Amino acid sequence: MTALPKRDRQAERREATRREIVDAAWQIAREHGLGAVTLREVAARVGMQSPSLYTHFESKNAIYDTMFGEAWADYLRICEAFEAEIPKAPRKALLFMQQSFVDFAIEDHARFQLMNQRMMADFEPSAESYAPSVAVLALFKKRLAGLGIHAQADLDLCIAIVGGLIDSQFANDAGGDRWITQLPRAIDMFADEVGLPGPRLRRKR
Amino acid sequence: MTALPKRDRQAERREATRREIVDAAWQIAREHGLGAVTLREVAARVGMQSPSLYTHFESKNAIYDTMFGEAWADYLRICEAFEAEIPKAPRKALLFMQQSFVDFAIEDHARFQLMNQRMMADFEPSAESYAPSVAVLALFKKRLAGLGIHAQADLDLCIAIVGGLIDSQFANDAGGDRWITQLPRAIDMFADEVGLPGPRLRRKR
DNA sequence: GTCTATACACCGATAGAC
DNA sequence: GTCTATCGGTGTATAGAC
Repeated sequence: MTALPKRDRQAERREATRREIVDAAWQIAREHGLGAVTLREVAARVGMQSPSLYTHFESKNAIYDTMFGEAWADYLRICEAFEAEIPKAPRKALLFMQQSFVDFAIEDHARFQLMNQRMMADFEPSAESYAPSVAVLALFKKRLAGLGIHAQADLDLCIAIVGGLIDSQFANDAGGDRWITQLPRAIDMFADEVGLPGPRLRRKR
Repeated sequence: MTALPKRDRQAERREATRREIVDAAWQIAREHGLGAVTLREVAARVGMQSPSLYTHFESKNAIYDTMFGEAWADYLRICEAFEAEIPKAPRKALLFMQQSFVDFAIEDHARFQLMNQRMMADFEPSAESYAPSVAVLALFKKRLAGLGIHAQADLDLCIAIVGGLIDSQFANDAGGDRWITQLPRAIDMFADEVGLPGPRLRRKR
């Protein structure tokens, strides 16, 4: 006879309400931008008055904090899932990994803004919400090491390049692909710089 | 007998007041960040009540707009000024130009945020204030063409790389130099990619 | 024309009744 | 746990004094 796990109906209900609130915030952010997320609008969508939200979150930034953690946790899950699909060829492997981040970023502008801070001047993620983003970085570092790239400077450069492409894409050609289509070329360029072996992904001009 | 230029004392006074207001806004932005610029704080620094600012600017965004235009105009002036100082060697020339932008960006975070938008979700520069940034881009494009770089994609990539370095620097190591010290290397990497002749600026590991 | 005074609508956040 | 009422903050608008 196994003991049934004790269900705490009240805690479940509480958690469900938190989910509703965060989902409403995501919805607003996706529809009207991160800045359009107001406590009054979130409350209206879940059928509350805005002060009632403080029963579930201690502040507006606490909602952002949860969203920040979720976004990175979602991407971490993606990274862990495609382990088996990573191509064997080093350059193809690197492109595969970075393309997955670009795709994730382009899919939801508000989410990317939140993940990379920039906006919301006073928001700082908590240690707990920061953890999955650290895990993503650690996993990326490990996989790059597997390709023979060990230097921190190389990692920094690689991340800066991809971030620059995504930022430029959103800033100058939102909805288009003028910058992100250059990702394979950028990967080649970086791979040449750090001495990653294998044929180029694209011909050189 | 030459005709004296007609002085419009009232217009001069008006322009001086606008200067005071914009300078106060720059000061606040530099001291406490772009988000700390409020009409009440600006007004207090120039000895006014906040609604009085509407005599000189039609909105808060109009103040941002002026600042945006000034920032790019300042950098344009710098670009035009160093024409003679640009090294002859192609890679050194490219580094010199991009280093000047990095230095300008790092010098004032709030100014860089304004120049590259990012923050202030609802702010869109006017055509007039946008002009100097277009001029900077045109000048850069012309000078890159002088180095034999003509493709728009090459220009896009170059700008994205430098922007990525600056963004990463501010986001992950504000006040440090972990990313921006990689600029010469990034320039080499880009130069190799686009086939820019000449010896590398840095040895390849 | 320039500035003050007052007010409005919105924001995040708090206090306290139920 | 949710409500109402309210606070201090914001950008913005307008009436009216000088």
